[in-house]
Amino acid sequence: MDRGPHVTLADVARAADVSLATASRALNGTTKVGSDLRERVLAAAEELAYTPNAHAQMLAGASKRTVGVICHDVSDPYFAGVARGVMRVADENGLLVMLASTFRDPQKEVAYVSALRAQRASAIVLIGSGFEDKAWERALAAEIEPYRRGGGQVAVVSRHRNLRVDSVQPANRQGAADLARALLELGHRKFAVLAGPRSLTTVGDRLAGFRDALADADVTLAESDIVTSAFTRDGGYQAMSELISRGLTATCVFATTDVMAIGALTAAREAGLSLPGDVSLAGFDDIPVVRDLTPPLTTVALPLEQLGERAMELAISDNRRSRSRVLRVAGEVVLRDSTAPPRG
Amino acid sequence: MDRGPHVTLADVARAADVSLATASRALNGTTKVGSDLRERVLAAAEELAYTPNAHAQMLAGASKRTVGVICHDVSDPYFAGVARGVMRVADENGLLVMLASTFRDPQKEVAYVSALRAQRASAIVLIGSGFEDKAWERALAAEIEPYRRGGGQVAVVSRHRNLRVDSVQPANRQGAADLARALLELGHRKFAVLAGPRSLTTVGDRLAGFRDALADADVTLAESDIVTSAFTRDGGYQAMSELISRGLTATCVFATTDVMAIGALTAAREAGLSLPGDVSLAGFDDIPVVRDLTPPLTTVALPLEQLGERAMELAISDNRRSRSRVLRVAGEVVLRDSTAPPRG
DNA sequence: ACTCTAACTGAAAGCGCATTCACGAACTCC
DNA sequence: GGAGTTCGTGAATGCGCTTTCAGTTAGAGT
Repeated sequence: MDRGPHVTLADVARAADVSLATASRALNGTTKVGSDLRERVLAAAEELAYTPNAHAQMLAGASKRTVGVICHDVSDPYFAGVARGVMRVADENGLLVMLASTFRDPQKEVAYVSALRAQRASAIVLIGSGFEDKAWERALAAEIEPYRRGGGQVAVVSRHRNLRVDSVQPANRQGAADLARALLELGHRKFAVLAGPRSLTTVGDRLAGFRDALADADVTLAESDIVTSAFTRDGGYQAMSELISRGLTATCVFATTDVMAIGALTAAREAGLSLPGDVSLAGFDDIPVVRDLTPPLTTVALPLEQLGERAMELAISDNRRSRSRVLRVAGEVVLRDSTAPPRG
Repeated sequence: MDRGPHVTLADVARAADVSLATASRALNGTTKVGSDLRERVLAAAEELAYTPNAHAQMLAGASKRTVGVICHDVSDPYFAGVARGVMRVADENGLLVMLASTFRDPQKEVAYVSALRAQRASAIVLIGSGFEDKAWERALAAEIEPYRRGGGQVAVVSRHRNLRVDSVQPANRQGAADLARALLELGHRKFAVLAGPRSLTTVGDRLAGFRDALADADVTLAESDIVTSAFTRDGGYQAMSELISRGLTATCVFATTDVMAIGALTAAREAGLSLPGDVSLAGFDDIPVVRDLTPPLTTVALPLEQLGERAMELAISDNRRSRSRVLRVAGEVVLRDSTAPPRG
């Protein structure tokens, strides 16, 4: 029970009375090794509770079996769902997943990419919306590009404007448009939107899709009908509260994410509004829990895990080609009880 | 733009026309380096987009700045909350967090510990209940012990029976007992429990606390009043459905986790039961979303993030002492609208 | 029996970096 | 002004492992 550093291959080799090379080969099974020696080595390794030093292996040329996943917030069901998909595929391929959470700090995102690069992770998957921020995108690109040049694979879930990498893009625009049409069909003509930070491509796309579909039906969405807030439950709560305190004129509220819709739902309930009687509410993403709300939330269902799976698949397959691939994943409107024809 | 492997320190040194040693020193700032040379090195590094190879650094003796966190399922809000706490503290200490999800596969848990050990992570935090399974605990211990001998720090959130490591333990027993007393006080005398897998210490503890408190009030909880199911939303849904199909006699149902309670809530609603009129429902954990359910869920509030923070703090401080430390964190009953006095 | 593969095994060369050693130069101190 | 310091730098070593490369031994071929 020595407290010494770590048991090394050399220790194992010595215990088994073989050369270092033989010990390595016996453990890895890359080359034929006499069965007697192999037995001895295996026994010694077991005995000493030997675990190879992954860093040394890496340095010596073994290929990396680690992929990094960077998301904004692991405790947000959207990211958790996508991350789950990524992990499933990674797991099937014997890859270890290193999941990092930036808590929406762009600087931290860059830092994590840098760290992953330092670790020579074989792939990096970025989950989450790009910011429409040139400076930030540039800093990120400054890490991503050398990483790719060095042989790293990169895939992104969501739309990034200036990153030339493979990506899986939820059809935010189409989904929001479909949703708008469904709501119009219910008879709504007066809408309000609870939006996340406008600098996110996801928000921009969903907003654009929604607004365009309304415009096609000659319904206009004024800027004053859009309340911007944080991309969180509390953000949704605040936005909805503000809308209500202003005097709610809309018959239907669209929250750009389900998480925000959840906050909005509670805000409405606390204000004494009944759903969908007094106002209809719709979200986007179809995170699992919205089915369990009262009333269950109308939303645009995105196959979250699938998004992650596809991204991981892109990252696994060789992506050093000239053009970057884009996988578009459609969302499907799911009408539940939080929406109904407007009263009267 | 060579597609060669990676830019190395040697490349930088060559470009700056200094020795490798000087380049290293200039970059790390460990020793004084002439400002002119330092400038040259920094410029060259920038120019070449150099990122040190973390593996080489590690191998050469740098101390690891990575901690591993292993949980059952990142998409479960309970784990997400705790993980968030861990990450916050890790982040404050400049540590990188590698979060892994075992999807409740004990074998995978062992595999991840092994992998983290191979990477010489400076600490490992295990989130989640121990299994009352000797064989499994032994396999885990066989990884953990050599890891600790090698200088690794380990902390656990939850109670593990045969693991002699520092731990943060939610007061499951006390919390459940407090909850039971609160429910008794409301007037309930007939209970049912939706339990997770009985082999988990968490389930065992919560069940024991609940049952004991009932017994103190001369209320018995028969084995038939306990429905066992998976520790998930669907598990809760199924368990509640079964309870209902059997003919619900209890006036109050206790789900051993909020996640199960969510499923139970929907099952009840779909069966036409109104809460808390027809039946009261209580959960455990106080994950964020239960506040937004209708009705908001009565539960035992555990400071999830704090659990993670304490665990990380334990893991950061030197824990190679003779006795392992145990931090007990109390839960607090939060009465919301899902519980009410029994009808009549 | 003698050479010629085949099959193993050991010695040694790095992988990229931090670091210790050794060395010359610029100072400091009676 | 010669001996005793710093101070800055380069050369060289080693971290633990995989992988040539070069043996060594045994079996095959004629």
